[in-house]
Amino acid sequence: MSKVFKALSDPTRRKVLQLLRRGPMSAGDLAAHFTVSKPTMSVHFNVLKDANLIHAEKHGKSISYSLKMSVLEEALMGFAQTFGFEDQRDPDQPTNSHEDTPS
Amino acid sequence: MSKVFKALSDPTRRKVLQLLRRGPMSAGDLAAHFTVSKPTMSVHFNVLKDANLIHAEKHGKSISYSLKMSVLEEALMGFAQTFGFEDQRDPDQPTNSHEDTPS
DNA sequence: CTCATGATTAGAAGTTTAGCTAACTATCTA
DNA sequence: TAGATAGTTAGCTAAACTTCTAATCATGAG
Repeated sequence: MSKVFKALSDPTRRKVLQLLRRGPMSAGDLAAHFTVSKPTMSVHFNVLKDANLIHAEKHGKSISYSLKMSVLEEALMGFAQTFGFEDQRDPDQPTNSHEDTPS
Repeated sequence: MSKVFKALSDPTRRKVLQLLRRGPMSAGDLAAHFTVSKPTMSVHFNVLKDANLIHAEKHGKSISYSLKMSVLEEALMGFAQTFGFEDQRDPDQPTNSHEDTPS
């Protein structure tokens, strides 16, 4: 639990998760979206992996990272539900809030 | 956003929020639930205050802290919804999660 | 085998965090 | 006014976090 929230406390790591919503991506392709060095990205990937939020699979000489939706959902929603939060969305009004504004 | 998740990444602070679900509590009463020193708790309160998750109100010589539900809900659910998580509960089995927890 | 590519490891610098004790401020009460 | 109570501030330490460069490992191509 602490690991998940700590992982989510960094804007870079949150953006990585957002990018992985569309499907698996290689470390290099992910890193291309950021200005930090590749070793730094590697560390971020490990933090996410350590929190069990992403899965790594080696394909040839690159690594494919994929989002573990269920883990993220369980951690986030599980905690949220202890506070009684419910999903408030109108089913007729699909969301398009696809951008996380890091601060 | 980062501040909220950072605040939530510490077990002590998460427990403080859980304790505040039932209603406002003084710094001392909150601190009584933990083994760490009062100055340390004071720091934790400040982190939560800085993340806008709690509100402080001075009453006489003690301080009453209260949970800012809406801020927590917006941060948590707002982020969750960018991943398309929905409320998984069975509509025929309503929860009592919005009721006041009797103490 | 050798080279280029994708990614990690190692080591270092600077920052942040969590915790402590001691000392301080503010408020109530006798 | 003096003492007790509630919290905070100051100063410190140890550990963890973030980021970098340089070096290394692993793989596929020629």
